[in-house]
Amino acid sequence: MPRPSRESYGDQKPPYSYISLTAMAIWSSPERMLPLSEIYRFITDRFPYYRRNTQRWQNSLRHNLSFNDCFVKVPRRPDRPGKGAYWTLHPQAFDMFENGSLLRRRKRFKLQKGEKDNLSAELAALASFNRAFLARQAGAPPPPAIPSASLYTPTMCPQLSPEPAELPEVGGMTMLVRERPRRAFTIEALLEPEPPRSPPSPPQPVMAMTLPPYVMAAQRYHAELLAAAHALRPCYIPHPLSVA
DNA sequence: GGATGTTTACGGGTGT
DNA sequence: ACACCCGTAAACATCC
Repeated sequence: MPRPSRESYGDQKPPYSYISLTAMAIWSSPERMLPLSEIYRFITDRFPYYRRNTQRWQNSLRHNLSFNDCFVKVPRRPDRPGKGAYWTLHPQAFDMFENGSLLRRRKRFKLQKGEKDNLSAELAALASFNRAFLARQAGAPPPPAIPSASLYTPTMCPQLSPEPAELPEVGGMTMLVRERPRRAFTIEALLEPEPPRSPPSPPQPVMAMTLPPYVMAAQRYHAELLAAAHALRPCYIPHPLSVA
């Protein structure tokens, strides 16, 4: 059976739920997080069906983002101004589709009350960094009690050490991991064990400045998401979509 | 004002 | 049959 191209659905509705499509979009991005407008763009670029009735499906998609705990809203970094927050996948949500169906999940991903509270607290701390950063940029007097690094204690991935080894440090400056996925963009392909890498490419610096606490916290947060994703080894069955 | 985000409600479909 | 996931609509709030 020939492998259908990503455009092969034409004007037909692709066999993926909005949750699947959103997860694919997020996972296709270098930092595994996207603003809403980019999620829209990913979907309309690849699936012509979604170039029509945009009001309808975009409303549904926003509903899914807000309603499902598997999607986490990350406050926008102050050095990346723009509209809306970034959306990412909760690290514990990667086995949602382990029955192989991208249309209907095995089970809804639901955080427990405590987990939800912890996550909210972390993101509130991140937003607080954001406000403090912006206030300082604007020349305002220093805001009260900016949370220190020790106060920013991520709890999303308790199995991880507070300082992920994957986060490179060069010359005292933390860098963002800016690697594009090397594998085909399918849910199952992306979540397979990492293929042997050769040779390792040096990380690309994205900021030539001393990073403020907010950015460092955000980067640690992002690195944990990536590390948690790589640590998981779920079992998926193949599906035809290939989005390079 | 438009984009983004939250919440509630409801009917259809699917898995067990 | 029942539980629950999914898609859709809609009202409303918030943000840029």
